[in-house]
Amino acid sequence: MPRYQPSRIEPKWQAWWETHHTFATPRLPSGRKAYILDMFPYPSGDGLHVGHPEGYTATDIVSRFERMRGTSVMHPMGFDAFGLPAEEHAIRTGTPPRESTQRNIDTFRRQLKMLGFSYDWSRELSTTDPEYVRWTQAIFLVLFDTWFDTAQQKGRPIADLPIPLAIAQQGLAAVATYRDTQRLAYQSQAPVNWCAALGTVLANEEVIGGVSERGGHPVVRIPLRQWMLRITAYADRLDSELTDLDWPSSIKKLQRDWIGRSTGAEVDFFIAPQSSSTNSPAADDLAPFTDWLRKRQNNRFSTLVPSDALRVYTTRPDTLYGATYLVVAPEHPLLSTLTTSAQQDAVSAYCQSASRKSDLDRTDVSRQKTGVFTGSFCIHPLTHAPLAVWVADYVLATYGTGAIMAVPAHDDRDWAFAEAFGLEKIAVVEPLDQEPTAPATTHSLFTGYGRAVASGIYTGLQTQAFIDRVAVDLEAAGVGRPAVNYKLRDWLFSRQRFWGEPFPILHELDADGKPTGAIRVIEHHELPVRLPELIDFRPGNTPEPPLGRSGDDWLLLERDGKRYRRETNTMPQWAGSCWYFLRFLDPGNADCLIDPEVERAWMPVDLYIGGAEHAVLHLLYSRFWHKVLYDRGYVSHLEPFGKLVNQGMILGEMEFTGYRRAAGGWVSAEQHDKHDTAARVAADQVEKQGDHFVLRDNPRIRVDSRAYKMSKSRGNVVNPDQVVRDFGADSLRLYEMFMGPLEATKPWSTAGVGGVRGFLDRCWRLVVDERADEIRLASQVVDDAPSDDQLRELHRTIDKVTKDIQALSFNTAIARMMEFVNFLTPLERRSREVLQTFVAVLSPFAPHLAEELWELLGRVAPASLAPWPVALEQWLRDDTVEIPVQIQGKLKGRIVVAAGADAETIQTAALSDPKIAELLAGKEIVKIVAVPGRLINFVLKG
RNA sequence: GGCCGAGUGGCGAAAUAGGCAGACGCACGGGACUUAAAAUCCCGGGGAGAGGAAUCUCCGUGCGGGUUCAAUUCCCGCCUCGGCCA
Repeated sequence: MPRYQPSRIEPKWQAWWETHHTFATPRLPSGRKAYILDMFPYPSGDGLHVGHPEGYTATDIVSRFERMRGTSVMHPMGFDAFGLPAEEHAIRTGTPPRESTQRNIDTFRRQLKMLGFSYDWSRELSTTDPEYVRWTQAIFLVLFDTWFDTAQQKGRPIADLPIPLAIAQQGLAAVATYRDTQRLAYQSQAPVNWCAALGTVLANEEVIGGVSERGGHPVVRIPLRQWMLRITAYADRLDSELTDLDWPSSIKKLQRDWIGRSTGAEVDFFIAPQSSSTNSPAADDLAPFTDWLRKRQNNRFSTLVPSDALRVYTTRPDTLYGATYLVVAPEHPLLSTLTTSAQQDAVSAYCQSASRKSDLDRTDVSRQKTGVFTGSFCIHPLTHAPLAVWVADYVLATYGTGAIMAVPAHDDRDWAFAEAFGLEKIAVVEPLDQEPTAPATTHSLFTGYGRAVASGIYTGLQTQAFIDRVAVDLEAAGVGRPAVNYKLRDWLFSRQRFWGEPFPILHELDADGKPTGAIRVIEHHELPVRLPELIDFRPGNTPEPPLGRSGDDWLLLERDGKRYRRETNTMPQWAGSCWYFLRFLDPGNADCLIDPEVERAWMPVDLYIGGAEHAVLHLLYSRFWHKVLYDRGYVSHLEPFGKLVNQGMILGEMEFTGYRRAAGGWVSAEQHDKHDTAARVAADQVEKQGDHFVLRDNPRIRVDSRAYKMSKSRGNVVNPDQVVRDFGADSLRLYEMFMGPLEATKPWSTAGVGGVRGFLDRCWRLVVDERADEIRLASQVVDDAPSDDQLRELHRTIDKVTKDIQALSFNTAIARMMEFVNFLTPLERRSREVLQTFVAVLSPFAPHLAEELWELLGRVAPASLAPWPVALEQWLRDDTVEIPVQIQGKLKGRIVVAAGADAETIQTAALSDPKIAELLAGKEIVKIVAVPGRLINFVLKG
């Protein structure tokens, strides 16, 4: 009768922990602290997925382990609950998002509690809580109140912004406008990705291949007033300050690539006065150019963008002599100046069509290049040759200076463009492994570093030396300078949706109710700005946000005798997740976003586990906000997350797929085409043949075997509720940890859950007499002094599990515990003391079972807070050690020697082993390799 | 196309400052217990071959080379799969 029954034990101990506040965390840590954090979930309507508990169990094990070792552990959980799905659900069903979100959160909370995670639930928060939104809005106001001081590389209060005299003289309104252009949160009219089907604009990263990431709807580019965050100001720090973080190198690399720091030079090309013909300017037109050169020589290179020259950015200033034409982006400010009247129509038609394409389409290397000649020429600052200026959409206005010098011989896109329009290519770099050749003879694309040819005084220099030298020379001549650029763009921070944080911003209205362009903030004490009650959630046909349709009660207000309209955009989902880890530390604070004393004591996060899908955006945005908060004195660390680990994806069960011809009959997997139908084949219908699986009944027919991502459409989603019902929460936790390494992608196996359940059953039977009618200890559990064998097994288990938890190698820790149980099971006399200690070791993994056994073994609950056992060195040592003996690298026997035996002792022992001696008799030994504690190898002649 | 990761028994995996390949689990086979079954407990196991047997020989960590007394581990070149980005 008293079998192991998780359904009885688990709710019991969950209730116990809750009523005893077992996992409540004090305001401040005492002694060593560990902030162990999960990436909080978006509470979707589908409930918890088996992927969630993977990372959550890992952090729970570490949290429980650290708590048992006396560490002050911060382990909170909450919900990232703003976002599109709730709003779309609202649109479909008419349920207000707040209601469906609350329901989803309740489901998630129930499921998380069902798995026995040791969160301090008193710290739970949702990004949608008005009290949380208050501080998200407050941080927005900090961003709004901050400008970036480039010299200090630091965000500073807007009040400290130096105002240029010319602006100060124009009065207060001009100063206000100037400040608005310098804030980290600013408005912009930039073209945005408008998705009519979703009724919103999307960030660049939400647009994949010209359609929306969600739903695959078409996206067009239109200009719209938007809130932007000046993340580019922090690009350099976001890049360089990654270095010391304990993150996977692959994630660091992803972030670095996303930031896309490049070095090179800015170079100015003098714009030649337009001549009446479209031919290149005659030699006598060079006079204005030489004047310009002289002026530049005296006045140096200006950071202000010139209007008499085209400023280009290049990462390869060493290819200057290979530039054969220039290209400006269709949105370039000088384009209209550059366009001659003869080219006017062609250029404007071209710009029209370019505006309909996304950045992605425009820059794709494989697309056909398009462009139009502007009619103008610029003069090359070194060769003094005239270069035609083209407009082409493969150059982006937002990258670099929006203009490039084209070097077709050494750049993929320039090459493709020159090919398309029959433009000249001049080779000025040759590979280092090539013999020096006559100038300009190669006519194949070479984009690598090498040695300069046909480059005036620089000829013969290697690429890096050339880049360094020419930058200095250009700067001395006043026509260029070294420059740094980033691929990272400013963060488009507004959405035309309902279910997000409102901006704490007011737009001033004039007497006619039209915006004057002036803005003011909602003061701190008036926060949060709450969302209005809205009945109609549908997105509009125009980019006007839904909030614009709420009543005047919400929309319009008066301050200091002026009329204002509220900002109707809302913040993107990323906003709430940028700082939630701070609020967990001080969730109830009504006076500030976090008490500085609490922040100093708990930050940074010591272990952060979540999916790799957040490798770039969430982690980059959080780091950005954190650096601003740091600069403004709200937090004490440069970086929020110390150690980061990405858990792998859990796939569905392994599937065998066979293919059937429409006409009937099987077709082998490697020959099937799209007309054949795929059919799942049962595992007992296939067998392995070489590298493939084939049908058992027809071995000529191969079948595919692999596991697929879980998805509703595939029908392979595993539901945690069901697993808990069938096997128990401890089994689910243990299985997810036993599947394989945390970071690996792993297929689910229900049979595997049964396997670890069997292990827990065996743990139970080690302690409990399963054949008795009521729960009582098994007769083998005795109070004898533990035997040496038991102690040796126990301490080796403690040692291995301790080390494995610290290395997040949970699968091998569990394997070691299984070995321990396998060792103890056949014993007729099991020491109660040994069992108690083992239960403590088991408890971070299977906490409910551990609590139950702990109590049955006579200890006082909770096992969850029992001291973590210490492995005693004396039980880890071996007196003797078995050494493999190899001859010619092949295993031929084993000898047993004292643990510390040196090479000579091992050699003597090996030679005196009868079998080895016989094998070596009459052979000439060339070399003996003896590694103490590892092996000995005899190398023979021949 | 670029970047990152991974290929080890029927399956999930373990072992890498180079040192006994396959711990642990699933599935499978055999045995004990049982009237029987389930459950449980015990035993077995990479493949091929030889032998009555203990045992022995050869092959074996995606493929091909290389370094080394010794390579799953290091180096070079491929192939396949997955993820992310384009």
